[in-house]
Amino acid sequence: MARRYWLMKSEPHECSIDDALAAPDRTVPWTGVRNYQARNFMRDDMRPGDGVLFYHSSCAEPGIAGIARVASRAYPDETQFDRASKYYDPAARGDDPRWVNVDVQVVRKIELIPLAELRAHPQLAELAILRRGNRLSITPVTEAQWQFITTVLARPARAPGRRS
DNA sequence: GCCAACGTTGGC
DNA sequence: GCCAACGTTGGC
Repeated sequence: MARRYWLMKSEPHECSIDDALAAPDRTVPWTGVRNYQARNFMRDDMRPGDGVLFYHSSCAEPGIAGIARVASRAYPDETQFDRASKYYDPAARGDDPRWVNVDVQVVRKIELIPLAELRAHPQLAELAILRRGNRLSITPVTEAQWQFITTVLARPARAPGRRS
Protein backbone atom coordinates (compact mmCIF):
# COMPACT_ATOMS: atom_id res chain seq x y z
CA MET A 1 0.00 0.00 0.00
CA ALA A 2 1.40 3.35 -0.99
CA ARG A 3 2.05 5.96 1.62
CA ARG A 4 -0.93 8.17 2.26
CA TYR A 5 -1.25 11.68 3.60
CA TRP A 6 -3.59 13.19 6.17
CA LEU A 7 -4.51 16.41 7.86
CA MET A 8 -5.29 16.00 11.55
CA LYS A 9 -6.82 18.75 13.65
CA SER A 10 -5.83 19.29 17.24
CA GLU A 11 -6.95 22.00 19.60
CA PRO A 12 -3.68 23.50 20.85
CA HIS A 13 -5.05 24.02 24.34
CA GLU A 14 -5.40 20.24 24.48
CA CYS A 15 -2.38 19.14 22.49
CA SER A 16 -0.31 21.69 20.58
CA ILE A 17 2.64 20.95 18.34
CA ASP A 18 4.87 21.97 21.26
CA ASP A 19 3.07 19.55 23.55
CA ALA A 20 3.64 16.78 21.04
CA LEU A 21 7.31 17.76 20.63
CA ALA A 22 7.74 17.56 24.38
CA ALA A 23 6.18 14.10 24.62
CA PRO A 24 8.37 11.00 24.85
CA ASP A 25 9.70 10.18 21.38
CA ARG A 26 7.75 13.23 20.14
CA THR A 27 4.79 10.90 19.96
CA VAL A 28 1.24 11.32 21.21
CA PRO A 29 -1.83 9.06 21.07
CA TRP A 30 -4.44 10.78 18.91
CA THR A 31 -7.29 10.18 21.34
CA GLY A 32 -10.70 11.78 21.50
CA VAL A 33 -11.91 11.29 17.93
CA ARG A 34 -15.66 10.72 18.22
CA ASN A 35 -16.76 10.83 14.63
CA TYR A 36 -17.24 7.61 12.71
CA GLN A 37 -15.80 8.79 9.42
CA ALA A 38 -12.65 10.10 11.08
CA ARG A 39 -12.41 6.92 13.15
CA ASN A 40 -12.69 4.79 10.04
CA PHE A 41 -9.82 6.63 8.41
CA MET A 42 -7.62 5.70 11.37
CA ARG A 43 -8.92 2.16 11.64
CA ASP A 44 -9.02 1.22 7.98
CA ASP A 45 -6.70 3.45 6.01
CA MET A 46 -3.83 4.71 8.14
CA ARG A 47 -0.51 2.93 8.24
CA PRO A 48 2.69 3.75 10.08
CA GLY A 49 4.74 6.10 7.96
CA ASP A 50 1.79 7.95 6.47
CA GLY A 51 2.35 11.71 6.36
CA VAL A 52 0.42 14.00 8.72
CA LEU A 53 -0.18 17.73 8.61
CA PHE A 54 -0.56 18.75 12.26
CA TYR A 55 -3.27 21.41 12.28
CA HIS A 56 -4.21 23.77 15.10
CA SER A 57 -7.95 24.42 15.26
CA SER A 58 -10.35 26.30 17.52
CA CYS A 59 -7.72 28.82 18.48
CA ALA A 60 -6.58 32.35 17.76
CA GLU A 61 -4.33 31.31 14.89
CA PRO A 62 -5.69 28.28 13.10
CA GLY A 63 -3.32 26.67 10.62
CA ILE A 64 -0.75 23.98 9.95
CA ALA A 65 1.78 23.94 12.75
CA GLY A 66 3.95 20.95 11.95
CA ILE A 67 4.78 17.90 9.90
CA ALA A 68 4.24 14.52 11.52
CA ARG A 69 3.83 10.86 10.71
CA VAL A 70 1.52 8.07 11.68
CA ALA A 71 3.47 5.99 14.18
CA SER A 72 1.18 3.04 14.90
CA ARG A 73 -1.78 1.13 13.66
CA ALA A 74 -5.13 1.96 15.23
CA TYR A 75 -5.84 0.55 18.69
CA PRO A 76 -8.64 1.12 21.23
CA ASP A 77 -8.82 4.68 22.55
CA GLU A 78 -8.55 4.32 26.33
CA THR A 79 -10.34 7.60 27.02
CA GLN A 80 -13.65 6.02 25.99
CA PHE A 81 -13.49 3.87 29.15
CA ASP A 82 -12.35 6.66 31.48
CA ARG A 83 -15.26 8.11 33.42
CA ALA A 84 -13.16 11.14 34.29
CA SER A 85 -12.46 11.96 30.67
CA LYS A 86 -14.52 14.34 28.59
CA TYR A 87 -14.30 11.67 25.91
CA TYR A 88 -15.86 8.99 28.08
CA ASP A 89 -18.43 6.99 26.15
CA PRO A 90 -20.82 4.98 28.34
CA ALA A 91 -21.87 2.95 25.33
CA ALA A 92 -18.34 1.66 24.70
CA ARG A 93 -17.61 -1.71 26.23
CA GLY A 94 -14.23 -3.18 26.97
CA ASP A 95 -14.86 -6.21 24.82
CA ASP A 96 -16.27 -4.08 22.03
CA PRO A 97 -14.43 -0.78 21.79
CA ARG A 98 -16.18 1.80 19.71
CA TRP A 99 -13.35 4.31 19.32
CA VAL A 100 -9.76 3.90 18.27
CA ASN A 101 -6.70 6.06 17.87
CA VAL A 102 -3.30 5.93 16.20
CA ASP A 103 -0.07 7.35 17.56
CA VAL A 104 1.30 10.45 15.84
CA GLN A 105 4.98 11.38 15.89
CA VAL A 106 6.14 14.90 15.13
CA VAL A 107 8.77 15.07 12.40
CA ARG A 108 9.31 18.83 12.51
CA LYS A 109 7.65 21.95 13.71
CA ILE A 110 7.19 24.60 11.05
CA GLU A 111 6.33 28.24 11.00
CA LEU A 112 2.57 28.29 11.23
CA ILE A 113 0.85 28.26 7.84
CA PRO A 114 -2.31 30.23 8.61
CA LEU A 115 -5.66 29.13 7.31
CA ALA A 116 -5.92 32.35 5.29
CA GLU A 117 -2.69 31.51 3.49
CA LEU A 118 -3.91 28.01 2.66
CA ARG A 119 -7.01 29.57 1.13
CA ALA A 120 -4.92 31.92 -0.99
CA HIS A 121 -3.29 29.13 -3.02
CA PRO A 122 -5.26 27.80 -5.99
CA GLN A 123 -3.24 24.57 -5.74
CA LEU A 124 -5.11 23.90 -2.50
CA ALA A 125 -8.60 24.71 -3.70
CA GLU A 126 -9.65 21.09 -3.22
CA LEU A 127 -8.08 20.68 0.21
CA ALA A 128 -10.84 19.12 2.31
CA ILE A 129 -10.67 21.48 5.28
CA LEU A 130 -11.10 24.45 2.96
CA ARG A 131 -14.27 23.07 1.48
CA ARG A 132 -17.42 24.68 2.67
CA GLY A 133 -18.83 23.17 5.79
CA ASN A 134 -16.20 20.50 6.26
CA ARG A 135 -15.66 19.91 9.94
CA LEU A 136 -14.04 16.50 9.88
CA SER A 137 -11.08 16.37 12.24
CA ILE A 138 -9.19 13.92 10.03
CA THR A 139 -9.16 14.33 6.25
CA PRO A 140 -7.15 12.82 3.41
CA VAL A 141 -4.57 14.95 1.63
CA THR A 142 -3.48 14.19 -1.93
CA GLU A 143 0.15 13.65 -2.77
CA ALA A 144 0.17 16.86 -4.81
CA GLN A 145 -1.30 18.83 -1.91
CA TRP A 146 1.22 17.24 0.45
CA GLN A 147 4.15 18.08 -1.80
CA PHE A 148 3.02 21.66 -2.25
CA ILE A 149 2.47 22.26 1.44
CA THR A 150 5.58 20.52 2.73
CA THR A 151 8.06 21.70 0.11
CA VAL A 152 6.74 25.09 -1.02
CA LEU A 153 4.85 26.52 1.94
CA ALA A 154 6.53 24.96 4.96
CA ARG A 155 9.33 26.94 6.58
CA PRO A 156 11.38 25.84 9.56
CA ALA A 157 10.02 27.12 12.84
CA ARG A 158 11.84 30.19 14.10
CA ALA A 159 13.41 30.40 17.53
CA PRO A 160 13.29 26.78 18.68
CA GLY A 161 11.49 26.48 21.97
CA ARG A 162 9.70 29.75 21.62
CA ARG A 163 5.99 29.63 22.01
CA SER A 164 4.07 30.13 18.83
C1' DG B 1 -20.83 35.11 21.38
C1' DC B 2 -22.64 34.27 16.70
C1' DC B 3 -24.07 31.21 13.43
C1' DA B 4 -23.65 28.13 9.26
C1' DA B 5 -23.13 23.55 8.46
C1' DC B 6 -23.09 19.13 9.65
C1' DG B 7 -23.77 14.65 12.51
C1' DT B 8 -26.60 12.18 15.78
C1' DT B 9 -30.74 11.06 18.16
C1' DG B 10 -35.19 9.43 18.74
C1' DG B 11 -40.27 9.57 17.97
C1' DC B 12 -43.20 7.87 14.74
C1' DG C 1 -36.71 4.58 7.18
C1' DC C 2 -38.02 9.47 7.64
C1' DC C 3 -36.95 13.75 9.42
C1' DA C 4 -37.28 17.44 13.00
C1' DA C 5 -34.87 18.65 16.94
C1' DC C 6 -30.82 18.97 19.06
C1' DG C 7 -25.74 19.09 19.82
C1' DT C 8 -21.17 20.05 18.02
C1' DT C 9 -17.66 22.17 15.25
C1' DG C 10 -14.91 25.87 14.26
C1' DG C 11 -13.96 30.25 11.90
C1' DC C 12 -14.91 34.77 12.70
